[in-house]
Amino acid sequence: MNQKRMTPSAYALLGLLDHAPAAGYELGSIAMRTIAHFWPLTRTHIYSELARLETLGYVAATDVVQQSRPDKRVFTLTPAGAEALDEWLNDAEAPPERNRVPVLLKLFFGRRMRPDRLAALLAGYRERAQAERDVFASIVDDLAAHHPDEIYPRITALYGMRQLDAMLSWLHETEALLNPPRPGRRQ
Amino acid sequence: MNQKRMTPSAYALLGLLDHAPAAGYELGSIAMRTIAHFWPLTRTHIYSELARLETLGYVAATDVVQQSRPDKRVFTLTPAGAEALDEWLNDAEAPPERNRVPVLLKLFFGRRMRPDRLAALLAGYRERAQAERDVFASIVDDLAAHHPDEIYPRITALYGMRQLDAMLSWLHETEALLNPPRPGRRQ
DNA sequence: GATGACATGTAATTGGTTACATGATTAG
DNA sequence: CTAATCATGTAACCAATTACATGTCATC
Repeated sequence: MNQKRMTPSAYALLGLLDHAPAAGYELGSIAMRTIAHFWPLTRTHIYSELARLETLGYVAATDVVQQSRPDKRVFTLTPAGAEALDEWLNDAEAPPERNRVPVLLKLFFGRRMRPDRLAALLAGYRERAQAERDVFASIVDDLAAHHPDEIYPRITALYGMRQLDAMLSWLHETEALLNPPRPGRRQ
Repeated sequence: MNQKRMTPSAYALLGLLDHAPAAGYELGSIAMRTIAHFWPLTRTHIYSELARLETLGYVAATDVVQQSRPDKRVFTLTPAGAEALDEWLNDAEAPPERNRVPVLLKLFFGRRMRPDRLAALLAGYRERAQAERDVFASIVDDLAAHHPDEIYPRITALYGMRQLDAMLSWLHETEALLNPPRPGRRQ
């Protein structure tokens, strides 16, 4: 593994540590409830990434002894780490995104699917999307109500909500298109 | 590499070959202009995947000698391959999607960004999204006009268009939120 | 004494991209 | 003669996930 190469995941950790020092385990929980919906990080990934960031001098660890819980290593963003974070943030490069949407892959070959299975696929997907949409909506509401100053987290949650709204209306459009209104007397 | 394991990419190739036999190179071009926007495949990936599908007996190759072009190996979907494809298509499982949206990662830490750089990031992103949206729109129109029977490809293109529409309105919303209207006399 | 939250990590594997290597043929 | 398209592949690398391993402490 290249020691120098900085991935978006590495910057994500620097960004989270900029908010407050934290141990690997804590970062896992934080990442889960803040950035996971647009940048998932697993715990093991976080641990190995932190080790790399430490050798780069971007974070520094201090052992914290706890009496009521297992001891932990708390990481702090170093000045060098803060500089690297700023450089990345202020660089307006936008690497080409490659989105993978598994459900579209199946749908693309829908001609070959059994109609009932196709309908089930879309219905199941719609239900999930609706549930997720509601979660985003409640997060947005909660942030607006209780953390009105935290505008950026709210914006990213709003993104999720808007995307799912679009997804849902597309799903309705698609289902209507595939299940045409029952033919009347003229066909 | 596990010989048995079938990835969505492998099924994608089976699906494309179901439409018509093709060589690896051709599949690359076809994939590029059909499924790339929701399931990108590189040429090298296609070649190695085809080799695996061949050992599985899901595709069969025949050498085709060409006089005006380099010879090629044309792959055909076998009955076993068609069966595997059907099984996958008619299985309504929906694996959890993990979306990675790099621009949101930066935006999440927007508090730390220079306002002008943040504005530039969003403006650049908006321009790209608009251009992509227009491409999808023209594809949808073209398919509706010239291939009205190819409903599934049109639906997937429509998905791209709707998602980008949502993205664009979210971007406008976000830009308005971050660049509040110039204060009047009361502030 | 079982379960679950807290805590850290290693090793193997996966699914895929990038870089490299080679060569035929056609169009400008 | 040069560039572009057609054609096939190997090797190296990469980011990340999954499976595995170990252990503390608090609560039920």
